[in-house]
Amino acid sequence: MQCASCEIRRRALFQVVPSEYIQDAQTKRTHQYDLPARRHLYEEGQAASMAYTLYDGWMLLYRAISSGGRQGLRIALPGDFIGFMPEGEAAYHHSALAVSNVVLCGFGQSDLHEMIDRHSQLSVHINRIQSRYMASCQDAMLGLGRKTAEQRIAHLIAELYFRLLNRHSLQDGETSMPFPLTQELLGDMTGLTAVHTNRVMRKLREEGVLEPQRQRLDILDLEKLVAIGELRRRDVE
Amino acid sequence: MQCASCEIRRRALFQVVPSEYIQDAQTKRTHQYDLPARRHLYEEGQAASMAYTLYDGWMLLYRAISSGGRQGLRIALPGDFIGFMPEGEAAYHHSALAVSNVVLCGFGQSDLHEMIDRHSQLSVHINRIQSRYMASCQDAMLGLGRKTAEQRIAHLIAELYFRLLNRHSLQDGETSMPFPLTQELLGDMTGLTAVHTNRVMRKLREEGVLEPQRQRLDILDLEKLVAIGELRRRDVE
DNA sequence: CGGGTATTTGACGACTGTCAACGCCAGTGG
DNA sequence: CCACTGGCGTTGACAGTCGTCAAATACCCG
Repeated sequence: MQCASCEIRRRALFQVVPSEYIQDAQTKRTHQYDLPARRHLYEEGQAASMAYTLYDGWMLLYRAISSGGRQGLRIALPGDFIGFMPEGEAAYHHSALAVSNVVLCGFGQSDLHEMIDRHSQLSVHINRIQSRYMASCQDAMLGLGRKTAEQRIAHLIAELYFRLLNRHSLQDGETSMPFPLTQELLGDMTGLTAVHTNRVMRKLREEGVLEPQRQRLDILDLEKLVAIGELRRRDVE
Repeated sequence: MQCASCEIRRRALFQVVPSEYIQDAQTKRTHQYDLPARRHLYEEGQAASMAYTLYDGWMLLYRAISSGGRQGLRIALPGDFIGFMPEGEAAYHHSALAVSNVVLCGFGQSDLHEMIDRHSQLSVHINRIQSRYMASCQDAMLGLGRKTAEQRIAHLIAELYFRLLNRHSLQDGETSMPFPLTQELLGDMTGLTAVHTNRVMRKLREEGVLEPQRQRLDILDLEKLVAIGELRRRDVE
C-alpha cells in the first residue's frame, strides 16, 4: 500500500535526490507501516533489512540490559529517520518500540545503499542527520553521567518540547503538548526507576513547572523547565 | 611540516579515494601536529576548521558541565578520526584534550568537504566511522544509566584493551597495556568522582583483576574483567 | 463491573558524592 | 644532596540521592 501522506517526509529525506529518480524504481518498494502502541518495530540483533521515516506517533529506541531493564537512547518523533545502518552492518544495535500507535514509511536498506551510490549528496545528507543524533546522544551522556534526576527529566521534557516546536508540530507559544510517555518510559530514558521518576514529577508539579494531563502535558513555566534541565537551545535539532 | 609517518593513517581514512587524487592538491594542506599532555586540541564552541587523525598518544573527548566538571564522551586512541563536522556545522560540540603527548594529522574541514563532493565513497566511509562511534556512545549511555561504578570502569578498561588489540597496538595475549589515564580521567569517562574511582580500582586490584603500574596497566584476569563490565566483544570496533 | 496497567506513597538501605587529610613520587632549584 | 612543590593516589567519616520492596490507589478498556 502506497503512503500518500508520507510523501512530505520522503521528500525531506530525499530532498537532495533528483525528483525524476524518486518517481523511479526505488520508491516502488516504499511502503507504509502501521504499528499499534507497545509493539516492536525491530529488535536489537535482528537483521537490519529496513530503515524508516516515522510519520506519526512516538517511538522509544533503547538497548536492553542483562538484568531485564533497558536504557533509552532516543525518543523518535514524527519526521525522524530511524533504523538506518551503513552498508556492511548486518544487525540493529538497538530496539525500536512503539510508544503510541505509529505510522511509518519503510525503505529497503539495500535500496537506500544503492541510491546513495548514485546520489552522493544523499550520503552527505544522512551524515548530517547522524551527526545531529550523535550530538543529542552526547547530550544524554552528559545528563546520565553528571546531572540529578530532576535535571535529567526537565532536560528531556524541554528537549521534546523544542523538537516538536522546531518541526511545527506545536504552535509557537503553545503550552500544552501531546505526551504519550509513561513514567516508566521516562525512567528508561533518564536512567531512573519508575518510582523515582514519579517523585521527581511530583516535585516539578509542586514547583509549578508542569502539569500532566492524560496523554498530554502542560508546561506551566517553560523558562524554569529549561533552567532546571540546563538545556542549551542551540543543541536541539 | 609534512608527516611521513601518518601516511598510513591517511590511507586508512582515504582508502576509498583514488590515490592519484590524494597526491594532489588537498593533501598539500595536510599537516602534522604535536601536542603535549594536558593541552587542548580544540574546545567546545570553537570554530571547527580542522579534523584530525590521531596518530600517536591518547586523547579525551568531553563536554563541560556548568558546575565545572566534565563528562567524557570518548577516549581517542591512535588511528581514531576526530573533530570532523558535516558541512554547515560551524562549531565543535565537544572539547579534545591530550591525555599524553600526542601526534596528529590535520585536514582542513573544507578540504574534506570538497573531497567528499568529488569522491562519494569517502562520505559513505565516514558514515560508517560515525556509525561505529555512535554505537560506542550508546554503549556508554547504557553504562552511565544502568551500571554500577565497578561495571562501568571494568567495561571501559576492557573496551580500551580490545580497541588496542584490534588495531594491533597490542599483541594477542599480551596482558600489559599502556595506560596514561589518571583516576580523575577515568572518573570523567564513567561519570564518577576521582575518589570513588579510586575505591573501585582498589576493589578490582583486591579481586585480582588488574594491577596498575606507572603509566601502564596489567590485566591479570581478562575474562573476569569482561564479565564484570558485561562487555560484548562484538560491539567493540 | 472487573482486570490489568499506571501512578502514588512510605520505609529502608545501598551506592556514590563531598569534604578533609595524608602519603607518595617526580621534577626543580638551591 | 636536600628541601620544596605540584600532581596524583589513598583513606576515613558522613550525607544525600536514588533503588528496592511493598502496598494502596487511580485509571482505562472491554
